[in-house]
Amino acid sequence: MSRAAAKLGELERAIMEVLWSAPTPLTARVISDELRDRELAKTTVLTVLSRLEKKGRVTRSREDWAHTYAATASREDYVAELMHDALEDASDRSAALVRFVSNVSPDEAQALQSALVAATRSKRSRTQAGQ
Amino acid sequence: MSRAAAKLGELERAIMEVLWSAPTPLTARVISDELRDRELAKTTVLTVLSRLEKKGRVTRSREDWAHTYAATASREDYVAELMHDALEDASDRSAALVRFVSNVSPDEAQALQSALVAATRSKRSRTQAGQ
DNA sequence: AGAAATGTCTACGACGCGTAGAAGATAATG
DNA sequence: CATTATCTTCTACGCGTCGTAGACATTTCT
Repeated sequence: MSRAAAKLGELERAIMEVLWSAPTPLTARVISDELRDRELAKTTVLTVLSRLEKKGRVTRSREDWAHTYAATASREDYVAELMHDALEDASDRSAALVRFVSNVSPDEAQALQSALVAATRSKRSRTQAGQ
Repeated sequence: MSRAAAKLGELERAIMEVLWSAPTPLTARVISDELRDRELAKTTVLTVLSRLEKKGRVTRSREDWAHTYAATASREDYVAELMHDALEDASDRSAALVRFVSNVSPDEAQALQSALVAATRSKRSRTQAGQ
């Protein structure tokens, strides 16, 4: 069973944001530059990156000499994961979903609706493939 | 805007569970009894209850001499709140919702569907009331 | 009054996270 | 090759949160 998604701290989040908005893996150097307004020591970034790796949020790979880091999941996947984690805490999931839905904006409701239709369709085709 | 829901710790959660499953406000005494397997000191429960009150998760009211505690929101409301908090972190909410929906179980998808319909209907009637 | 129950205050230890220095490993450069 | 600039790993401190509870005050019951 998927354990609770390790929550991220402020800096951890900031770093993930950088990774999420990058099309390709980044080096600590670049990430550090991207956060230059925080005036962080390079090692600070490295430390946080290791923690993120330990949490399974980023993957490291050695390119030339320096490592490059990349998010293991998109920001949206991360958010969806958090939402699921939250939902799992409900005794009555349906009720929780009702509460949740009753507070989404119209656009979001629309998005949900489409997503539902799409998901249902793909799930059905996956399940009844060939029939 | 609703600030990030103060996350609850393990014991805090356990206590909230007790409160959530009680139809009426409880005294620390009763809560403590309910958690007797943990062998907690009475003061421990009291301390956590104060913290929960500070976080706005429970309300206290003096009945006789002892206080009675009650959850300020249902478990489902709490879960829905967490879900919204998570969703707010998404840059692309619709995309996040799509990811979320693509992982819910069929029953949940069903619940979501009904919830959506209901929410849409009530919102419409609220918006166009009298027209 | 004395005991039992309840509440407030204070605190300690563990853990997570922001933060970074010390020191080792490797590449670049004169 | 020796020096220097990078990059990495290890270790650690300070603070905030949480589980936990004792000390002490207050109130009630008998």
